Amino acid sequence: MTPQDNRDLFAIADLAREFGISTRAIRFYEAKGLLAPERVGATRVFRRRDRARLILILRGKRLGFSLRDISDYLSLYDANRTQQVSLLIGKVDERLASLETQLEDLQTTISELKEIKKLADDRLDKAG
Amino acid sequence: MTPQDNRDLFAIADLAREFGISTRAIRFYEAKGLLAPERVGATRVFRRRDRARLILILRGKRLGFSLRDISDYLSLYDANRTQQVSLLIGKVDERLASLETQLEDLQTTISELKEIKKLADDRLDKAG
DNA sequence: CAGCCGTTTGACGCTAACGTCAAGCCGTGG
DNA sequence: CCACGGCTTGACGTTAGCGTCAAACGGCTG
Repeated sequence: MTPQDNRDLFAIADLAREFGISTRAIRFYEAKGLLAPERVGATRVFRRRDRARLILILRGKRLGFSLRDISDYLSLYDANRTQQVSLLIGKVDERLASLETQLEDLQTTISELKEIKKLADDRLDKAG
Repeated sequence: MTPQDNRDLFAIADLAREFGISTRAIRFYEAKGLLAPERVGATRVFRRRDRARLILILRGKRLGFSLRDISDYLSLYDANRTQQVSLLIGKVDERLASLETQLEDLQTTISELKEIKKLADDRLDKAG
């Protein structure tokens, strides 16, 4: 069992294993300011909050965003506790717009692929 | 007026301008086999078909795919006229699965952002 | 005490997707 | 004729996002 038996503390390798990424990647995200685990001596110790951020990071990556974009995105969560609320709203609107474009692109692509598949399936049937 | 007055032939700069990309990028896509314009002498001449492929390429990029992925994707369209139909079906299924995952990611993200925005808006109201 | 793991910080390497010259060819207008 | 804009290939530069050592430290375990 790792650091503690309760699930509040994680070693870097725990998270790497859990999410199928490298420890190098995690350190890289920290270097880019996307994560800020605590330290015990020099060793990184991750809490649930860090783990939650990592999940957001990975989802952002699956969506094709750069780490820089993801960094901004994460700051939206943090910023909600700060003063710059109206600035935040602008950022969120921008991002929503681009995501909705992406959503349309995606839906178009998916239906095109389904169409292609249908054509292909038909040809298979004819061939027997 | 460029090459011809009817809209079947395009110069590289025409397409670059139309889609807001560089001519360098277009040449790069050709080098990677994503485009195969005709030549008149050494000069590239693009037809509607090439332009259609370029549109697909750019949509693929907006969706965060690599040129390599996009190349495979384009081959799905071409392959539909070939023999390897069942192999094609497998490819399409794979891609559909990953796109649908991406769609879910996207919907989750969008609703989270809307939630953040609502919180932020509320705070603005209170502040007056 | 000696290994051995897991961890750390550099530092260099690598691929993708172009940007950015450079040097040269071609056709047209003044 | 010659400048000029647009086209070509070639080569090198650049950024992002890690991979891959290397060298060193700290803590458990036999």
